[in-house]
Amino acid sequence: MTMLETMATVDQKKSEMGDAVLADRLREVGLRPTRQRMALVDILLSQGNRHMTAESLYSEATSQGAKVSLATVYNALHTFTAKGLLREISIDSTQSYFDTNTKEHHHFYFEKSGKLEDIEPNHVKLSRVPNAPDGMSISRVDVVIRVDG
Amino acid sequence: MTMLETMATVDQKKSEMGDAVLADRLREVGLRPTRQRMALVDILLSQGNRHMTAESLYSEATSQGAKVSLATVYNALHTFTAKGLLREISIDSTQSYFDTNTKEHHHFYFEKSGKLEDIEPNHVKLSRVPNAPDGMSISRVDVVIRVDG
DNA sequence: CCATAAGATTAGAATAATTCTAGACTGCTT
DNA sequence: AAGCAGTCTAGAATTATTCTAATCTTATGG
Repeated sequence: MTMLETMATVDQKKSEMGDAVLADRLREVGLRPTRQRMALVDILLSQGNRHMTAESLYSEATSQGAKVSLATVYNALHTFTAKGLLREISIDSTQSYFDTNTKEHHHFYFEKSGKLEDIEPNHVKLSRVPNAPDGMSISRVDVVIRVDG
Repeated sequence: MTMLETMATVDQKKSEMGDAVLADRLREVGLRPTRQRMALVDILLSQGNRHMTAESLYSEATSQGAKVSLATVYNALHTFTAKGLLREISIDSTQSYFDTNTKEHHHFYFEKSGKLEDIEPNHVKLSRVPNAPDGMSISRVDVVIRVDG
């Protein structure tokens, strides 16, 4: 084993939140804290609010040494979303984005770069919202402000 | 040729707007009024506001006798959008929707059926909108109200 | 502790929407 | 009528995502 290989193996970033906290977060929503979920949830929840795609999460995870398959990343993103740990955003019909901020808020979408940015909740106000038709109810209101260069 | 085949061949709906009007609409934006564009633009613009996908436009066109390929439908949807005849809406990461209403307005999205419905412009009011960052400008503000059953 | 079952992971195949390619065709100008 | 730029098209290619079925792991109960 070369020096570089040794370092790469050892260089797995330790969670800033503490593994116990992350494991509990998973157990709270009824999910087993497996090795790969821990790695993913650490990336997703140990830093500020983020907007990730399956690809971006997968490459970040593998590049810091986690051994996880792309299929698992998709599985995890969907189960985390179902359990309320993430929120899915449809902005670009070519890719799904997942937002680690599950509180009510809105977005800037930079058309050129494809990046998303949170808008402070108090910077957007909807003073008038229609009622949902007949027996239906509003599950969510999304405001996307598209900006170009 | 059977009676049914004859009827199907003859049964090509004539434009409610008049072909000349549609052809001019295309010429105005710098597009040649070809046979297939005429058929598509007729479906898109001769009725009220609609929300179409490539598939739905393709099947409507072919079912009323127009001879168009799916590739052409995609081409047309994109060029029409670029020329301002349509507006693309990203709501569902699995499919793109194209809206024949290019005026400022917003949408209900029915999660169960995948259908879109316009919201009267005066039924939504944004009383507060943030400024675009630095040298950027806002190109569009989209409000999507998701409703379930 | 260890067997075990329910829950997870995975490689690779499969699917679905969309885009690309390159050759054939057609509307418009001269 | 001829020619060219602009269009159309079948089919291959691409991309994101989902599925499959076999292999592992985690939490549990004895």
